[in-house]
Amino acid sequence: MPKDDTALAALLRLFRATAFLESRLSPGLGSVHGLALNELLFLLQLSRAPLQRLRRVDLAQRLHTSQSTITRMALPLEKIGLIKREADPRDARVAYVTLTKTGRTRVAEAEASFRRMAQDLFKAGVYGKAEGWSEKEIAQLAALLGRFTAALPGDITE
Amino acid sequence: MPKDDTALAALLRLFRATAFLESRLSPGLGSVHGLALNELLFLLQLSRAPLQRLRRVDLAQRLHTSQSTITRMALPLEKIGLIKREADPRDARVAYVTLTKTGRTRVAEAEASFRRMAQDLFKAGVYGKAEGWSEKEIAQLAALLGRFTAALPGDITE
DNA sequence: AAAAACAACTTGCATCCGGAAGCAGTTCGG
DNA sequence: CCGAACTGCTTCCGGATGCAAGTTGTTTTT
Repeated sequence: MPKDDTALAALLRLFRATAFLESRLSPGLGSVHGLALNELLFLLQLSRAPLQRLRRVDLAQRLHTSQSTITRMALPLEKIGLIKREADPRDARVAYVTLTKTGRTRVAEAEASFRRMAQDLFKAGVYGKAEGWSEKEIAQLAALLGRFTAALPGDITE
Repeated sequence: MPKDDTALAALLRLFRATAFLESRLSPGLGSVHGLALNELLFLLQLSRAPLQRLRRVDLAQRLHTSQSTITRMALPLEKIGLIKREADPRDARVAYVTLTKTGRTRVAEAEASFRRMAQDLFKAGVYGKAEGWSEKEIAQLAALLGRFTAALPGDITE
């Protein structure tokens, strides 16, 4: 690969790493708390929002997904009581998605599980070989990745 | 966010950056050469493979997807003549996916477009502000991301 | 060498997703 | 004010995907 293809290589590796990590983390995550990765990200956004609630359109923007996806994802989450629908007294169009008390508990548990999975991933490496990451390297990765979406709302790592 | 949550933050930002970049790059890519991002990654794997061909099961592993997805993705690509099906004389079960001459041309063009998009992305930044990346930073990001899948076959950036 | 285990691929089914269209409500321009 | 443009949300439709089951072919076991 030519010398000036660093940018292409970075993007290809980003997509590759994501595909790999999703296929690796999803099964374990879902089997523990019954939440898909997308659902956890959905709930995490709410847990970081003021009043633990967000308009559907804002949630869609933060997750880089469509509004119709938010509508559909919210249905089962509301059915099992993790979120609830709230109206805005000033604007009858908006339907807030609000984390319930049950939802707060559940998302805290799932987040703790996910945090352990993340730590294990960087610590032991993928195949148990000597692939451990230093704390500094992990922080570097997080910082570099953060630059892509630094100007957008919804960075829940702050 | 607690101090020892670097690993969690890195993963969350990885998924966030990917979602953002996919929604940003996909439209432009598809409109130029009629290939979705997934299809480009599909063809790129073939272009890097010896004899420009791969077993379907190996292709699935390299793309971190299922075999059935490979089967279905191959159909339209074969129909428009970018790939063809080849048999293995030693094992009648395998059906190689082979890049055609037309396919080689097309993937080279699409790769060039994608390379430019990647370079522009890092250069000008997402919003035209002073977000430019240095060559060193891009290389750092690529190196860090490469560690996740370093032990797996299919790193086409080498 | 026959049977069992295994491997590569395809197909059916259920799920998930984005875009367009439709609906209800709000804001803007005359 | 009142209609037009806009906004937030939902529904419909087509496409993409993973998993499990089925088919065909190969390897292993006894």
